[in-house]
Parts: sequence; structure tokens; C-alpha cells
Amino acid sequence: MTGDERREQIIRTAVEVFSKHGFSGTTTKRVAEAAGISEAIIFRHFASKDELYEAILHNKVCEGGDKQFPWMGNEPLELAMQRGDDLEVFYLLAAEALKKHESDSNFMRLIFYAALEDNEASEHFVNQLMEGLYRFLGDYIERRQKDGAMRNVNPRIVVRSFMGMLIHHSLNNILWDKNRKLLDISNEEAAKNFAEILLRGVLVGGEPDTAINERS
Amino acid sequence: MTGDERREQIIRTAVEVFSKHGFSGTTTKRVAEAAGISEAIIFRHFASKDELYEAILHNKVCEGGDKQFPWMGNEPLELAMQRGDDLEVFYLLAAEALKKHESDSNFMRLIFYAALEDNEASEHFVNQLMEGLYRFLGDYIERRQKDGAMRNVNPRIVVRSFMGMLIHHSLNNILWDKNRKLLDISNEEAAKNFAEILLRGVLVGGEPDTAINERS
DNA sequence: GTCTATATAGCGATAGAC
DNA sequence: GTCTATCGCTATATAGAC
Repeated sequence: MTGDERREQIIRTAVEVFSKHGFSGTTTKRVAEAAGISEAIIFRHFASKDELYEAILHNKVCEGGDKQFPWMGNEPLELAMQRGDDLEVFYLLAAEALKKHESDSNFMRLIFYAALEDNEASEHFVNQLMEGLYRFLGDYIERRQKDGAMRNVNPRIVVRSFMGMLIHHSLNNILWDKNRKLLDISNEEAAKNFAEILLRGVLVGGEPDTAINERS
Repeated sequence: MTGDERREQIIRTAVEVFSKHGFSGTTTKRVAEAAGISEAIIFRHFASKDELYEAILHNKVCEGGDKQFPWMGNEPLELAMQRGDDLEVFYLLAAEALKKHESDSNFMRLIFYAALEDNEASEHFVNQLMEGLYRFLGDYIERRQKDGAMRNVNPRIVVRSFMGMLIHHSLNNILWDKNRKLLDISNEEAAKNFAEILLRGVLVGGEPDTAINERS
């Protein structure tokens, strides 16, 4: 196996191990065993365990990061946005997001570990990718508010509400509720329901009888 | 300092350290330093690092767990539920939850670490506390559906949507968006908005023009 | 109840043969 | 490019003095 091939193989393997056990919980020995090589080879390709970790985070979060978000270069989505088909917009976003989360749960685990363990990749994740998403979806919501289609709620609160539904649902599926005791539904079903609940929540019309800030 | 006092002090200190760095990332040495004692004392009170960790998880998740959830013995909440004041119900739940999360972020970090590191406390957390919450709030939603006040959505999807908003918002505040770059609002504001969005989303009336499952 | 000193094992990382 | 052998260090845990 050539140097580059080996390096790639180590990274792929390391993603598996680090995403399972985090940085502190991962030993170079386990990575070596999982890759079927000796520890020494790892340190021939990466100067330190730290450098290996940074490499896989960079690989997953920074480079592959754009692909984690389904809001760029998605034709059906862009068409739905152009014609102001809100339900379709939110449904497509939800379905894509849930699918991604499910097919790449390692990415989610890495991000959570990085955040908890206070790795700077976490900061990068928020500054670049999440900020991009908040702007992208926030702008759409703002436009729809100007159209008079949506109520005047802080667009970023709407984005957070929606992302909350999606990320928390995937988080349950990956971490806590693996055997679906609390709630057992398909991604399709979940995406439909989340989109519809959120959208009804922000569209004009159908208000609760008294808004909270009009109360005593 | 007596034995029990010392034990309690160690636990309090260990909660801080474990919640910051997780199980693998925490060394008994750091706990000892943070408590201002020698390592030997820790092992006089706890047979192993594992036992200390289980002790603090039991302390926070199992015993203190009930207090983490604001849905038992909360009078204003129960009154609001009795008179079917949905907005007040969801607002109170949201406000209480966000307040708890903020004042005890260590609890959230412990839970997340436990889930990622595959500790059994995580399972207990879901089976006991989350299941209780889903039943409690799910039952209320079901009742309101029978009243004809809420649409016929799987109640547990509604609970998940709402919990998603709350937990994900707190998670952002604690982990990723500490300096509130993405969204900077008070708990009060957040609770109001989440409650109103969710409630409009599930109340009868104000439907999006075409539901997703009626489409092509 | 608390300490210092120490045992033992596993960690990240390196040396050097092939 | 890969291995075995090993270094230096730190981890958990214990022994024994005070």
C-alpha cells in the first residue's frame, strides 16, 4: 500500500474510533488495531495523536462540511424557494437533514465530542457552517415575511426552532433512543410532521386566542 | 472534616471535573487537585474511578433527576393544564426547562458525555425521566386532541418537536454558541416564541394550503 | 482522616532492523 | 513501508507512616 493510500485508510479508521470514544477515550493502539497495522505506522504519517485528530476533524468538518448541509446546489429546494412553496422548502430541508444525519452519524458524534471536549473545530463548525445555514434560511424567512406570508417572528428563532426539531430528533435516534422506545417513526414521517408543525407555527393566520405578551 | 462531609465534597468537585472533560478525559489527580486533597483520599472513599463516576451520575441523574424536570408538583402548570390554557402550559414548561438548563449546565454536559461514552446512566435517563416526560406531556396533548382543540398529530411527535426546540436551544447556549453569535435572546423571549410557534403548529385552524401527504 | 511513597499498567512516541 | 522493541511519562490504585 502506498503512503497516500495508507494515510487515507488511517483517517477513515480513525474517524470510526474517535467518533465512538472521543479524543481522550481513543488510544493510538486501538486505531492501529482497527486499521490492522502497528502503532509505529500511525506516527510515520501523523506527528502526534493530536495531529491525527485535527486531520480527521478537518476532513469531516471543514472539507466535507459543506456536503453535510443540504442547502447548497439543491435544485428542487431552490425551485421551491423561488415559487414560495414554504411547505415544500421546509419538508425538503428536513428530509435531507435527517437522511444525512442517519447515514453519517459519525459526523454528529464527532461534532458533539469536539464541542464537549472544547476542540476549536467546534468553533469553526458554528462560525462557518451554522452561520451559513442561519443566514440562508433566515433570509428566506425574512423574504416570506415581507411577502406577508409569515408572521413577524425573529427569523433566527424560527431557524433555531426548526434545527432543534431536526437535530434533536437525530440525536435521539443516535444517542439515547436507539431502539426507538420513545418514538418510532421513519425519517419521511418525521420530516413531514416537523415541517408542517413549524410552518403552521409561523404562517399568518390561525393564532392562539391570546398571545403571551398581551397577558397580565 | 468527617467522612461523609469529605465524600460529599469529593462528589461535588467530581461533578465539575467530569462534566467538563468526560470520563476518559478526567484524571483522579485533577479531581484531587480541584478538591484540595491528595489522590489517596479519593480511593479511600471510592473503590475506583469508575465507582466515583457512577456515584456522581447516580447523584445527578437518578436522585436529582426528578428535579431536573419541571413537570411534577408545579402548581401554576397544573392549574393551566386543568383549564386547558395551552399557551400557558407550553410557555411554563419552556421557561422552566430553559432556566434549569442554564442554571445546571453541568447536568446537561454529564448526560451528553454519558450518552456518547455509552454509559448505562444514559439508558436510565431515557427509560425513567424522558419516558415520564413523553407520557406526561403526551397525555395532555391527547386530551386536548379529544377536546377538539388540537390537530390529530402523533402526540409524541409534538413532544419531540417541543423538546427539540428547548434542548437544542440550551445546547447551543452551552456548547456551540456560547457568545450568542447565531442568536442572542433571553430565556423569557425564547420560551415565549417556542411555545407560540409550537402551539400554532398543532392547534386546529390555520392550515398551510396543501398538506404534504395530499401531494403528488 | 490525611499524607508521601510506590506499585503496576498503559499511554504516546521513537529507534532501528528488515 | 512495516515491523518489534523500547523509552519516558502518566494513569489508576495501594501501602504504610502519622
